[in-house]
Amino acid sequence: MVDYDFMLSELKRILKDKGLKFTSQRELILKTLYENDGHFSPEDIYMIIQRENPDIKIGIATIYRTLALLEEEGLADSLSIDNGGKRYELGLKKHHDHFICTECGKITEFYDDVIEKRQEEVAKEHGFKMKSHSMKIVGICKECQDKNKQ
Amino acid sequence: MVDYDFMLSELKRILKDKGLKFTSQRELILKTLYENDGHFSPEDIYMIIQRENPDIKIGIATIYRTLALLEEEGLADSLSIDNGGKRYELGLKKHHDHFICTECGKITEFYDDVIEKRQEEVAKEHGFKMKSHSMKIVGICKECQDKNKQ
DNA sequence: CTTGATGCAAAATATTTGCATGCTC
DNA sequence: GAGCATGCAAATATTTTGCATCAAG
Repeated sequence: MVDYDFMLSELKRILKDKGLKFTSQRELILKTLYENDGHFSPEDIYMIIQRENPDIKIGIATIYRTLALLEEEGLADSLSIDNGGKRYELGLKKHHDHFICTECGKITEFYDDVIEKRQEEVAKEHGFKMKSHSMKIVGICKECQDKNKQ
Repeated sequence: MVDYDFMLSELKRILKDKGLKFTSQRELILKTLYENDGHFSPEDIYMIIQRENPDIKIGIATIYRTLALLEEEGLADSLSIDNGGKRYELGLKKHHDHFICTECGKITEFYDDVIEKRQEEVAKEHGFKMKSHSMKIVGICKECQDKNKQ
């Protein structure tokens, strides 16, 4: 797993390159994504930050603006969920796809080489210049299936 | 391609089964999806209906409610786009995935057997009970690439 | 000290809901 | 006639934007 110091220096480098400023809010949002494993809405992140840093003042608009910036620079990835809203996770991780459980809402990750390779081939076959791809498998996770059986 | 009469009778059957009513609005929305090939927002559908049926009065809420019903029953499928909003298309078509062009916004469909099979295997391997899956390949379509070269 | 960043509130979007009335069955 | 469906408007939910002020470089 990529370490935090690397991500932080990446953030600093990118900001410098673009003539933007390194702020405590931007650092905090990156750190929050780093320290919390999961797929969060901007609102989630807002609440985590408020809970863990009662002394710091941050606005929801900053969360939205920063997440968009992080995503654009690859430091965060987003996933659109059916019931409105995007979920964000740390970027620079190995590419992966998601299982989404319709019962508990849990999102888990998986990676499959066959699918990855085939996606590239399919894009090429159609003359489509792929920039990114995402796959979601929606259904019921193992835990919920077991729970249902009881 | 599935024919309209079949879809209409399916709609009638489903409504009857659930004790719901067959209304002109529900028929019109299904017909609109059938006759217009594409991936439409609820607002798009609302406008198409108003344009093509200036005499008929329909509310946007009915569009949302009906699309949700059609989707739940498999007569429509939806796709969440990055910039907010869902897009709907006719259901009961052969399953397929989507290319989304970031330049012109066009959504095109493709089907690949290797990917389909592998998705099922991957879900099984993870003990995940798959109900549906979707894949999006985001990038630049052939037409836009050609346009850029000129 | 210049310029971008932030917080706040208002605006813009997108979607859902309550309710009186209308239409199916 | 009973009960679901509809249109409308108001309510939510989500995201974006304008702007005065703050702070990084």
